[in-house]
Amino acid sequence: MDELDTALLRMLQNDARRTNRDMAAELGIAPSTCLERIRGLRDRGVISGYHAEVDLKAIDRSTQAIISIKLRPQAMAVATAFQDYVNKLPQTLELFMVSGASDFLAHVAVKDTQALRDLVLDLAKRQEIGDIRSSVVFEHHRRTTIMPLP
Amino acid sequence: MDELDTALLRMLQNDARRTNRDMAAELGIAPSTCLERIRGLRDRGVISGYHAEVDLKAIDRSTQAIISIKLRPQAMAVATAFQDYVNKLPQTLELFMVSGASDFLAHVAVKDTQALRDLVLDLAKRQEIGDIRSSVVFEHHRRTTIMPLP
DNA sequence: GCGGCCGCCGAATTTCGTTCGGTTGATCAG
DNA sequence: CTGATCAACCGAACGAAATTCGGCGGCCGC
Repeated sequence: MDELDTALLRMLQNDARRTNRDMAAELGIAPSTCLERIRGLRDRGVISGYHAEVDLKAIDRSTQAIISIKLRPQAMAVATAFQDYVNKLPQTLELFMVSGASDFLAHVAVKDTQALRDLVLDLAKRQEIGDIRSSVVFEHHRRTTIMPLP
Repeated sequence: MDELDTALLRMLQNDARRTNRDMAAELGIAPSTCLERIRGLRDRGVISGYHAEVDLKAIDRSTQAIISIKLRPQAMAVATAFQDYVNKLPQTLELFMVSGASDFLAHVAVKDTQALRDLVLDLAKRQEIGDIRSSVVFEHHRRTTIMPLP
């Protein structure tokens, strides 16, 4: 995990489709060496995949929310099943199982607030839910360049 | 935005480094056509970028948390500056500005709970903060395949 | 029915990914 | 100090892919 690795990590997080030759040239190394390094990163599991990022606004899903869910204490045993359910909802972007006042935080994206209302009302039907409250997301920033901490 | 586009969207979100020829073959179209379609998706802003995904555990950042922050009412005017500050912290993965009980939710990843404690204590020093509480993330699932809702 | 247009195709060209043998430089045992 | 060992890097060669572009066909408007 030297500086060459971290540089490649930064480049590939910035643009996963950048050519191997291009990156090698910027780093001043041979393309074959560059390829070996990237292979190493994948083999060691540092890079777990390459993904295209879609703009939610461009696919008519401009409204985001965080839905905080607390299960009924008696339903905590089926938390995994509930987790699967929420995770499979097409509206869900990501799902956190957390400690604290809530058990789950669901980050969702829908068309508009109307659709958000429908989703929350739909979720609230579930028997295992003890409390549910939603927060509209005004702004969302996701970091694409994640690095090892010093 | 026909079924060809959605299929390409799905493929590229699943593996952004898949070859054009490969995808064209699977869809039964010419590589040149496939390339045009992908160009269209980029030009229309549907695909906003390609990113490598790094495994947090592999870079010694196994501990995740959601830090809920409420600003003092008098400090809401400087919310943007505060947002910038949190967003630039190397520990931050994503930042939500939300409605509801909290003003911000910061999704962070650090080495261990010790480092989390340090981060929270450090954040709490900020004058604009009225309330701060953190939740440890037991599980986190992010969907890589985001599609238009029906 | 007819002209124009958009999208798709396929071959040709350029660029790229990938392999592999050889070389260098560091490390370590003797 | 010296020699051997190993890992990493290089560069050329080969196969494969990206990209371009001219042309074809279907579709819509008129």
